[in-house]
Amino acid sequence: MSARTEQLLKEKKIKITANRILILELLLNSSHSLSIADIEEDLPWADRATIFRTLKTFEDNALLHAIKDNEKSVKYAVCSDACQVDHHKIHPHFHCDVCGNTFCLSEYNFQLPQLPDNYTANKYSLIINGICSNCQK
Amino acid sequence: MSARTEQLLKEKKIKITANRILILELLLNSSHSLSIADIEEDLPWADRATIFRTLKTFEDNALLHAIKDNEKSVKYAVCSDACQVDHHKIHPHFHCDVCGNTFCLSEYNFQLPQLPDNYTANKYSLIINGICSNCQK
DNA sequence: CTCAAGTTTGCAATTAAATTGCATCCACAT
DNA sequence: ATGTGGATGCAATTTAATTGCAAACTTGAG
Ligand SMILES: [Mn+2]
Ligand SMILES: [Mn+2]
Ligand SMILES: [Zn+2]
Ligand SMILES: [Zn+2]
Repeated sequence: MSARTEQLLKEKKIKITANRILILELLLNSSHSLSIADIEEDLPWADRATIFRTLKTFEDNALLHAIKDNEKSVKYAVCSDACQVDHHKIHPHFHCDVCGNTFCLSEYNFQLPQLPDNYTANKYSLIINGICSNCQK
Repeated sequence: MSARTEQLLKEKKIKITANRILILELLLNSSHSLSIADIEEDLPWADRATIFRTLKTFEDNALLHAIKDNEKSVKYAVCSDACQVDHHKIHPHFHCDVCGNTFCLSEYNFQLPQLPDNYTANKYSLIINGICSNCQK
C-alpha cells in the first residue's frame, strides 16, 4: 500500500482492508472518475456490493465525491485538497462526449450566480459537456 | 385544450392526442418540474410507458427538457422561450432541499467559466441545491 | 500473543426507474 | 370516408442501486 493511501485511510479512521486499499489506489491513480462498473472491471475478483459500500464509506468520510454526469451510472473521484475545501459547495466536472470520461475540475472556479430573491443556495453542481484535451482533433 | 397547448403541438408537428394534451397542460401549469411518477399520480389512468414516450417525443422536439437534479428520478419541465434559446447550452435549475421541488431558472444567466486549455464546451448543466422562496422560514 | 467485539465482506435477493416488444387503436392527410 | 404510419396499453425486460444475512475479517484490550 502506498504511503498516501495509508495516510488517507488512517487520517479518516477508516479500517484498512484489502478492498479499500485497492479501490482507493485505483481512484487515486485514475485520471478520470470511475463508476462501480469501471471498478468491477479493474478488480474482477471484487464484489459489486462491497465496492458500493466501500465507496459509500469513502464518501461519508469526504475521501471522495459522487458525480452525476447525466450518464447512466454515478461516477466517483477522490477529493483533491482544493476540492475538499468547498466539498459541499462547488463541484465543477467535465464530461467528454468523445471518450466518455468525466474529469474533476477541482482547481477550477466559477462566478457564483446571483439567485432570485429569497432563494438560499447550499451547493452547486456544474457538469460541463464537451470535448476534452485528449480528444481534441 | 388550451390555445397555448394546441399551438405548441401544431408548431412542432406533434400529433394531437388526449395523452399529449393532458401531459403537456400538466407541465405547463406546474410551477415546478415533474417526474414520470408525478405525472402518473396526476393522471392515474395514464400508462407509464405512454408517459415516458410522450415525454421523449416532447424532448426530441425541444418542447421540454429533462433535468437530472441528483434525486432518484428524472424531472421534466416545459421550455420557456428564454430557455429555448440556449436549450442545449445553459441549464440552471434549482432543487429545494425542503419541499423537494425543482425549478427551472430559465431567465437566469451565469458567468460562463473559462475552461482549461484545449477543452471545448457544448453544454452546461447547473443544479443548485438549497431552499426555495416558498420554504424560506 | 490471544481473543472478543464490532466491522467488513461475499453472495443472493430486492428495489426502483427506465426502457422495450408487440398487437391493437387512432389521428389526420388525401 | 378511408388507409397508413404513428400512438397506445399491457406485460416483460434491463440496468443500476441497494439491502439482508451469515461468515470472515481487523483491531485494540488484556
Ligand atoms: Mn470535485
Ligand atoms: Mn431550462
Ligand atoms: Zn475525451
Ligand atoms: Zn421549497
